[in-house]
Amino acid sequence: MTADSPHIQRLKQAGYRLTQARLTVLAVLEAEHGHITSADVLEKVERINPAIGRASVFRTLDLFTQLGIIRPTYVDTSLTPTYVMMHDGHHHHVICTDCKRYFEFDDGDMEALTQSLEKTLDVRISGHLLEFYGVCADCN
Amino acid sequence: MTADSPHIQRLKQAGYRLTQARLTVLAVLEAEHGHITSADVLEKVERINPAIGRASVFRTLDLFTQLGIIRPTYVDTSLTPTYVMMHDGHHHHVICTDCKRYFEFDDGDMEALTQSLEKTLDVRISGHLLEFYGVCADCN
DNA sequence: ATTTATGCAAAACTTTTGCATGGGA
DNA sequence: TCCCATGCAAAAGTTTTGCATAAAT
Repeated sequence: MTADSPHIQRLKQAGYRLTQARLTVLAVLEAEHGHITSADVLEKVERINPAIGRASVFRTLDLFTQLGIIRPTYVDTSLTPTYVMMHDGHHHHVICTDCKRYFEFDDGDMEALTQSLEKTLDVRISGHLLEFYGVCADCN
Repeated sequence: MTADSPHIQRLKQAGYRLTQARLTVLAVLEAEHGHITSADVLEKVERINPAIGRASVFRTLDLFTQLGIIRPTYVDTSLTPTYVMMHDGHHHHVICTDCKRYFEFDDGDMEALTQSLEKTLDVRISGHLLEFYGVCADCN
């Protein structure tokens, strides 16, 4: 975790305290490049600092989700969500429906679509998650 | 539920039996236009036919997900997923991050992006889920 | 007739809550 | 110092499993 992570600034600015639980969860998320299940977050946080309780981890994941830093998704089939990091409000990946591996990719022409939606639906859009489903080369 | 639902054809073709549990879950999903939590599916199925067990409902939701008929998402904040129907493999909606209402919308130019990805990543894409997050007019 | 799928009930997990206490600003 | 956030442990839910039985083909 870099001390000057933009997310840390974000927390500070929003008036949230920089607690061990929050900093540790953020560090774990960033170390995983933001593809990680809640169970894995729990395990890794526990390993880094056993003094941090489970409840705080869940509370932190909820907070980060509310702030738009991460987003829960159903990448694998278990009952635990996979959290992905939302850089600048968006995240793109292709998930192999067979092996569940994922492949991230850059923006397409989301900008035009976003603006069109804001006008049509009269909403203010802050971000999006675009998931493609398919079968990867290895599984084909 | 229409007897000749394309999904019913799909099940038959794939060799799955058309059981009460499956037909009832499908009917519930279609009645809700495919935005429904697992808890709601359980409740509505129970009301329609109390003889159908919870386990079968979950097994059916899993099966439908595997077949690409539906897709679990985190629309609301509870621990139950919201299932959306994947018509022709895709689904688009904007979710208000405040009130959690959703607004469906039609295809943008996903076709070009899809084809580009298939070439670049060497995957075979069967569908996608695109979720925009933002604040709706009422909540603004 | 053959299997596949089911219902039931219990087990396994995951997430949430209440409350006294500790730690950040 | 103040009060937000935490840890703990129990509670609340949700989903899964094993197995005998029913029902779809």
